[in-house]
Order: sequence, then C-alpha cells, then structure tokens
Amino acid sequence: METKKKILKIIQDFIEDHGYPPSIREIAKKLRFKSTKAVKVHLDALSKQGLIDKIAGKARSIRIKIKSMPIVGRVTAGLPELAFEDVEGYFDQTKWRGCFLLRISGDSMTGANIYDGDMVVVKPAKHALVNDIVVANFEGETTVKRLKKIDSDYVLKPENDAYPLIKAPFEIVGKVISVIRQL
Amino acid sequence: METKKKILKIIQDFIEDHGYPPSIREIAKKLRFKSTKAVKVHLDALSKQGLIDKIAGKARSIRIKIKSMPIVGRVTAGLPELAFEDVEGYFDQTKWRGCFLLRISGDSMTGANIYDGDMVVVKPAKHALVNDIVVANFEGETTVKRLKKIDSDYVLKPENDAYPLIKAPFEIVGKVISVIRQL
DNA sequence: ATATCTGGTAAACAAATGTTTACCAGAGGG
DNA sequence: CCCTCTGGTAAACATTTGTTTACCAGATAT
Repeated sequence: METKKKILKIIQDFIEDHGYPPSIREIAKKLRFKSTKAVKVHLDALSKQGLIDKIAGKARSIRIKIKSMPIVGRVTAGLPELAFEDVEGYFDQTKWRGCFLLRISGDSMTGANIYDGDMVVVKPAKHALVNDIVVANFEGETTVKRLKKIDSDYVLKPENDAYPLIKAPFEIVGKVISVIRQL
Repeated sequence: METKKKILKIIQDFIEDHGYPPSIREIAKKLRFKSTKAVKVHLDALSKQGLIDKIAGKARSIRIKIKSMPIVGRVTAGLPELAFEDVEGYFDQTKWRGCFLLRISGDSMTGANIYDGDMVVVKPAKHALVNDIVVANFEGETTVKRLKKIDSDYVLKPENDAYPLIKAPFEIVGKVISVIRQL
C-alpha cells in the first residue's frame, strides 16, 4: 500500500482506538520510520489535498474529513478490497448530536415500520410539527406516536389500528429522527 | 452549574467541534480561569471518579467515556433538562468499525422489516452463517437476502413470498448487522 | 480571633510534540 | 558517468502542553 494511504489508515485507526489523534512521532513509529520529517511531508501533502485538516503547531490536531461510513448503492467484491460503485455520500452522525436512543416496546407503531425492540434516535424538543413522530409523556408513560391535529386539538396517533387515539393531555419530549435495529 | 459538570460539557463540545480533545489551557480559557492548576485538579478528580480517561503527560489525551448516546427505556421531562430514568447502556458505535452503509432498493426483504429506502450497516465478510442476512453479488447485482442451506447447497432467500429463491452462484460480500432509517 | 479548608492565581519547570535544517542513499534519465 | 529527484535519516530547535511549587483570599468551623 502506498505510504499516504497507510498514514490515513493509521490516523483513522488511532482515533478509533484512542479517542484522540496520533502525534507525528506515533505515526512515524507505526510506519517504522526513524525520523518525523517524512511523516510531516506526507501530512502536509494530505492537508493540501484536503484529505485531512490540521492546525499548524497544535498538538494532535489532525482531523480526518471522511471518517464516517460511506453510503453506497452497489458494491463489487474485487478481492482483497471491495469497491464501492455508487457512493451517495458519507454517513453524517452530526445529526445525532444531543440525541438519545429510546428502546421501543410494544407494537403500536408497526404501521410506520417501527417494531418492538427497535431503537429510535430522539432529538429532545418541546414542540414538533404535525405528522412528526414524537416521543411524549402521557399518564406517566413514555410513548412514541405520530403527532396529529384534530380541529384545534393536538392528539397522538398510533400507527396501528388496534390502539386508540390519545387525546388526553400529554407532554412532548422529543422528535424521532431515525430508527435503528441491531440484528 | 457546578464546575466539574461545566468541564465535562466543555470537553464534550470541544471534541465534537474540533475532532480532538482540548488542552488544559483551552479548558481554563473557556472557564475564564487564569491558571491551569485548578483545571488540572478537577481533571484529576474526574479521572479518579472514572468520568474521563486521560494519560498522564500526553498532550490532548482526554477521553470521555460516556461520549455516545444513552439508550433508555423511559424518559421524564423535568425541564430544563430531561432525566433518563432507565439507562440501559450507551450506544456502542465500535461495532460499526470497518462497515459501510448500503441503501436498500426494492421490497424483497419486507418480511424482515427492511424496506425500500432503508440503509443497512454491512460488515464486509466473505462468509456468513446460515440465517444471517447477507449482502451478495449475483449476476452483477448487489442484493440483500437471508442465507439458507438446502441439502448441501447455500441459497439466498428473500423475505417476501413474491420473490424467488436464488440458487445460482453468488458471492457473499458482507453481513448485515444493523438497519438504519432516517425519517 | 484563629485555624483550616476550598478553589483559585502566578510563575516556573519538564515533557511531549510540531518544525526546520542538513544530509544521504538509491532509482532513473541524459 | 553525472545529474537530479524522491523519500528517507539525524539532529537540533521552538512551541505547546502537562506538571509542580508557592501563595492567597474568602468561607466556615472551633
């Protein structure tokens, strides 16, 4: 593998392992280089290419731009590496900043393809728009429903005909922005 | 807010903003402290409490343990902050290391609650176990199916009766470990 | 009042880390 | 052969950053 690619991989792995970026000397060590100079040259090149961000003089200030998972539509297995044919973009976890995960129990939202045991990503909010799927507290219970408006009253609508509409007073806690299921 | 809480928040925000942890002096600056000593004392305390990890002497080596999203079963909105009543744990994104996201097109896996437009998290692998949901290449197409065995032959089974079993030769590209849907 | 504890300032110090300069050995091209 | 380019070594240097020591002002208890 080419040295620049190696360096990118070393940085990425280091960040995932340690939670902070490597120093130049640490990168050099992994490459079994005996001087830091060569690494710095590569780093400057990578920075100029825009593949990494780094702030001159600051310790451990390397940031990798494309750190997240690629989103693809097709993939071919040309071993030993796979090639991503249609990269739509990269997964942006920033959207989940400040969010929490709520474990779903029950089948009251199966109509929206949210099932028992799934997790939903919730962005805390006191208000939401009609037709948003929201997390609300109602009679001491935390529940996930779709927000609707009947006449001038807001109601919570399950996406399952076996469950009734909730008209009683409730308090919106957040808005569901994603669904995650672990297999 | 108490100083320790403030420091935790500063660290967390800084990491999210910059991609690497703050130095002690940067934390002190945000707190408008004129000396680094007080920050260090707090940091050592936080470390002893186990709320952060840091490696003595190393620059910018602070790591926050609970950096990821909490997984909860219930939540009460005692404003202005919400309280997580039943924290089951914290979302472990490590599992997704080395993975990529594949956009699902078609409805051949609706029986497994995977729908058109969903994304699946794929861990690259050339082999998988029976009953795993796998990503495979088959006649030039990338497809997601459940791996089955009939007699001594491996086959790909759609989770939708409208689609046929695939017995023709295929190549496994990876294993589906999670499903993500953005709303 | 006196003692003591807490949480900060001020400043020096030491280690880690980025940066720079000088050099060199091998690969290719003329 | 000689030149030059590439990509590395070696070593010094400068800055950032963590650590430590000395001190102090206000709150609180004796």
